[in-house]
Amino acid sequence: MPELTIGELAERSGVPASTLRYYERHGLLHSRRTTGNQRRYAEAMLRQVAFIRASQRVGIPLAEIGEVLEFLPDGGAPTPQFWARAAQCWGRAIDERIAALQRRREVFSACASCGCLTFGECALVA
Amino acid sequence: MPELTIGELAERSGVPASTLRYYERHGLLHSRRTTGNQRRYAEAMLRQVAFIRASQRVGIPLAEIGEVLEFLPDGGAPTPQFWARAAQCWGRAIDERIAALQRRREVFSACASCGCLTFGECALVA
DNA sequence: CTCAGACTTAAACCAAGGTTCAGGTCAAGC
DNA sequence: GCTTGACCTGAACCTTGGTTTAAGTCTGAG
Repeated sequence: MPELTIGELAERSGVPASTLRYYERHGLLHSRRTTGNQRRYAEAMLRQVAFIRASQRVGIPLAEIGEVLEFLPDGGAPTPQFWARAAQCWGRAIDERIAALQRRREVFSACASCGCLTFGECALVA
Repeated sequence: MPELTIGELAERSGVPASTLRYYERHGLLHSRRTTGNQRRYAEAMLRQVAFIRASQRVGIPLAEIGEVLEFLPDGGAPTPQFWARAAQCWGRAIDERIAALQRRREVFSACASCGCLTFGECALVA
């Protein structure tokens, strides 16, 4: 199994190398180092980067993604079971955001027709 | 009609004075200056601050609020007509965000059951 | 007139999620 | 062995929506 340099991982994942280094600084990725201090990745890391990007896509902050990644067996790719459990979490997170937005929409509709904009009375400005 | 100092406007609106200055720097508010260079506001400004906060509440970025405020007659409070038109805009903006989130939810549901997470194929990571 | 408290400014700092840069090192092809 | 491109680090910079701080000025009550 050939290892990937950071440039190769960047190209194959579409994620800039600067971003991969950023993720590593923040504990979302880990890498083996060569004797010359350069990063080397197993191909499985590609899946882990995919997991991070997919999670970001649905609006999960990096810190939270990092917490979930702590449950990954060291150096292993995300397993189907791992993905299934994470997907359940992320799904609930999206649903909550949709619900919050819809509640806000209702408040706004009521206030839009009232138009008072009075501090201390209007739900939109208080 | 008595004028308000920035501290009074801050207290009556619940918006910190530092934030009011910040809004002014970014063109969302204007003030008269005393001979000693202190800010003075007409009471009508309270309504304008309310408009800004209400707009922020529904997720409109300050830059966009500022653009809309350009249509206000100089120094005047937001009229009911002004609010009605702005409210229509903001309502559409919320609806779009809800719709975008729901589309994302659908993509996610499909991908969550697939779980491939493959770059270039999966809609969640590509 | 004096003095406390409110006001002024510019500049630095915060969160998140990065990008860019300078200066230096590594790896690989010839 | 040399050269070139890829890589390394830390630091600075970016956006948005502010807050905090320092140093100095104004206003109004007594």
